[in-house]
Amino acid sequence: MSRDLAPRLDPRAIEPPLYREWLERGWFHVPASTVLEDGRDPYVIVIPPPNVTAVLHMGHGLNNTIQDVLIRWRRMQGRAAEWLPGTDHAGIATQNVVERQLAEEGKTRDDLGRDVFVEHVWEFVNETGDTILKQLESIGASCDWERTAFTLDPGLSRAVREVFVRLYEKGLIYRGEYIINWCPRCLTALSNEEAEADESEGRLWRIRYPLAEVAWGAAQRAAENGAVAITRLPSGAWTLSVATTRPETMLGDSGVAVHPDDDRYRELVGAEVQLPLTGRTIPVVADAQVDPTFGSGMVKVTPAHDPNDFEIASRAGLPHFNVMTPEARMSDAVPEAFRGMDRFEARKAVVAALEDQGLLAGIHAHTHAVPCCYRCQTVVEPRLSKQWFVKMKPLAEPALAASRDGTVTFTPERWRKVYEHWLDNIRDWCISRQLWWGHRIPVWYCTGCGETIVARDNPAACPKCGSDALDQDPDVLDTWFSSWLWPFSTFGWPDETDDLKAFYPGHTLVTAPEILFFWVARMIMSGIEFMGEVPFTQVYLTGTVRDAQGRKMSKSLGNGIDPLEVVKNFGADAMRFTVVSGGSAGTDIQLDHEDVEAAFAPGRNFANKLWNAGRFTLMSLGEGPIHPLAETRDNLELEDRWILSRLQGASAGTTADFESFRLHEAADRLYHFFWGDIADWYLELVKPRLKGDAGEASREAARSVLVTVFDGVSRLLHPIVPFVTESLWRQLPWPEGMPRPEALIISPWPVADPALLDLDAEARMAAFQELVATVRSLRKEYGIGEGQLVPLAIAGDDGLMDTLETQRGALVRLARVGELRFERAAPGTVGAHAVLQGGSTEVFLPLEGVIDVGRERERLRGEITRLVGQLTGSSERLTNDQFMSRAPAEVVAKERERSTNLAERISKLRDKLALLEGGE
RNA sequence: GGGCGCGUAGCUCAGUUGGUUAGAGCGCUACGUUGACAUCGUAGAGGUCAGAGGUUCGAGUCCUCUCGCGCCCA
Repeated sequence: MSRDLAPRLDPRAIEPPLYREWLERGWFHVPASTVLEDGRDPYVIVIPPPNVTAVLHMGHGLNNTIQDVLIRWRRMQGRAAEWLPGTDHAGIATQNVVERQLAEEGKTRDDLGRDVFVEHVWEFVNETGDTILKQLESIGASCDWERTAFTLDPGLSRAVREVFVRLYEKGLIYRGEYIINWCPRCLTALSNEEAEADESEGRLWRIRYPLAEVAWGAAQRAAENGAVAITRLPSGAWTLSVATTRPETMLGDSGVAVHPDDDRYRELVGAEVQLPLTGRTIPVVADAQVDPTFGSGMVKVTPAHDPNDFEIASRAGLPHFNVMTPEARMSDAVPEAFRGMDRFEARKAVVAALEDQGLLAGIHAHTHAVPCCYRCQTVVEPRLSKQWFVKMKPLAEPALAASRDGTVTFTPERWRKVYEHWLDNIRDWCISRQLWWGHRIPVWYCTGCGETIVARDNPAACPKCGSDALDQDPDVLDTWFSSWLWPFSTFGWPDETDDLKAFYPGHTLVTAPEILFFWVARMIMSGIEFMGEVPFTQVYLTGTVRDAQGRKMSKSLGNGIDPLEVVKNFGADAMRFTVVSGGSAGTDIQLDHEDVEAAFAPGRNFANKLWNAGRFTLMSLGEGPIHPLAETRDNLELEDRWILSRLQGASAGTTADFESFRLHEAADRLYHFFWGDIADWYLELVKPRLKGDAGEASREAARSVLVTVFDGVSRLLHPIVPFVTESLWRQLPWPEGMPRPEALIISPWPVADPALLDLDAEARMAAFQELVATVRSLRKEYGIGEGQLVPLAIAGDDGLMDTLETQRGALVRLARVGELRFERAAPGTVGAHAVLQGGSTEVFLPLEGVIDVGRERERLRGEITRLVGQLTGSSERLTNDQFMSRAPAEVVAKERERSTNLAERISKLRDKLALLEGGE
């Protein structure tokens, strides 16, 4: 069987069948009874639901790999590891996609009407909605697919209604007319979070507004007092000036505001101003919100098109002029010349008209943040509009407390501050959307008596007047208003289901920082509000996947990497290992989209190395029965005890890494344990024994240990590279009489066994490894090819000499040593010298004729100089009273030992140098 | 404007609570195909830890400032 293994890993051959088997065996699924009846400790992750229209990108690749590593690890630990998958309905995005399809047929959603259009969207979703979930399977995601959820599922929709009604009844949901962010392309309101600020180079126009003649006297006095914003036109009229980045909105101005304490303008408060182009007269008002130090200290007030101005106008009683249509064209509220113009067109026209009238005071370049629709990037228009809102302060307070008291932790920790800052400055949440795709707002208006009905079930008649003429609010809810319930709505809430009892609260949430406010913070709020406790206690924020130039991968830049291509070419394991080892928690990962092969080489090479070492292991173990480790304990060699001890360290270390979300360190640790300890050393050391060269007992011991170690490292690596490990592990022969887990995916997570820790073996092995490395290094130094055996003379440390009694053969093979003598270099012999780190062991390659004596002397002098430098530093420390009295005793002791070592090595090297100089 | 980060080898990144000689992968150089693996092996070169000051017996790590870069919120 094992002899049939290909010399190269072929992921395409092994991955899909294994995934299918794991799935069919039900190993991803966790029934509630596992927790409620069997008493297993749950571990729950809910997936950040991707958009139902989405296709997998590297961000998903990273994020879901991390979730899968955690879930697989916890599953192996015996936890009831539930990873709940699903998608959200993505109101705007999905509606946009279907509208684009309709547009290709020359139709609009209005042509179809609401019901038909929504049916269309459902058809689209039913056809393509599981695309991304299927794609997750190919990267190995071990989600509990039996619980796959969708935010528009009946159960989740019921949860949305329940929440809406409860919050309304509690007074936390209200309807009102306020300035909201409006996307003139999507024709819907957006929340503050959905309006993304884009830095852009704009302009700042200064515009003059002529003052009414009665105020000229006051204006003149103000100008004389240094009010630079007050100037006089050639016509003699006095003007004030205001600055704006959006001149077209001046058509909707209903006032000019100054700070009440601004002495420059005090006298002008109450004065009338002629609003240019409109024939309207507007007042100067005082409002503390105005920053007197910014610009001229005078601002135009456009209440229907700016949130700050809206507030000023409310306080000052100024009227609102809504000068734009929903499409952001100038409305009938503006002079005829501008009506119907697009807002940017109108901007030019207004500026030109003002310039004609000599009212343009100046134009400056101005970089500022322009809010754009997060779905279509259209510039958002602040718009006065009647919408539904959630009052957030009461929900935010306990969510803030949960972070402050440590109930919820963030990895990396710095995100805690970001989270808290947002909650500290929370603003109400606009939840109504002027869309057709989503949860319809459960509010009805009675056309008979005007009553507003908010209900869980569709009402048949008005409870107040009995009329059945009821109109449901046409709007739908923000998609996030359903996804913020995800950790409990997916388990059946508002019913008290077994699932809910078993899997709420969850444990870890893994997601991108971009949706910390959108989703994470709101889930914490809703969890506390509706379930009485936080939905998870650990929030892990991933880094961003970037290209080789550090740019975020995006469709528009075309710099993305398709994870499916990576899986196809290099395997899911390669992709997973690459992203997990690519950076520590939360750091961005750079992957070159122009050289995908190089980008994923680390994972690909590692997976292949695993495959090959596994292949060798399986071939070398052969067919005979394997003895349990306990039965071979008496025949263990140094390398056996060493690798078993290293395995304990790797187990303890990896567990600690995972517990603290240091997945990168776990990957790094296991990479070195596998490639360094197992492949480079252990396998090399046991090769002859496996062939039977050292007798049957030694062979059996080696086989037992090899099976034990390969089993152990397979388990440790399984969460990160599940396919190659499971595939090899399946073929691993098993010690007789020992129970074998059904599959690696459900085998118990290794726990370090202190009885197998062997520090003596580790120390001996380290010394032996240093010896081999030293001989190899000297050989290379003098260009002695591997085809040539070198004689070696060695003397010194008893422990190492002892080790060499048993490792002599290994030394000969690994360092290509021919004749081995236990003696010091004889005076007059020419060769290469070294002293090992312990200080007492001298290594000598007697190579008369091969060694250039001059070069060897130089090399030794260099080595001595280097060590003397270190010794000097060490001595300085040891003669420093402050160090000796203040440093901890063990640090001082260590320093002493080091100093002694250095001195010994230097002394020995000087002796060697003397030998060479004597031989001249 | 407010806040949060980052700057360590040519590149991408590690470096828990300050403790000796700062690590890895990739890349580079040299040699190598002896039966697991050239997606490999062996050896090697390469860093004044952005800069300045401070705290400390001791600083890549803690504090302050400067410079450069990024992100979030207004």
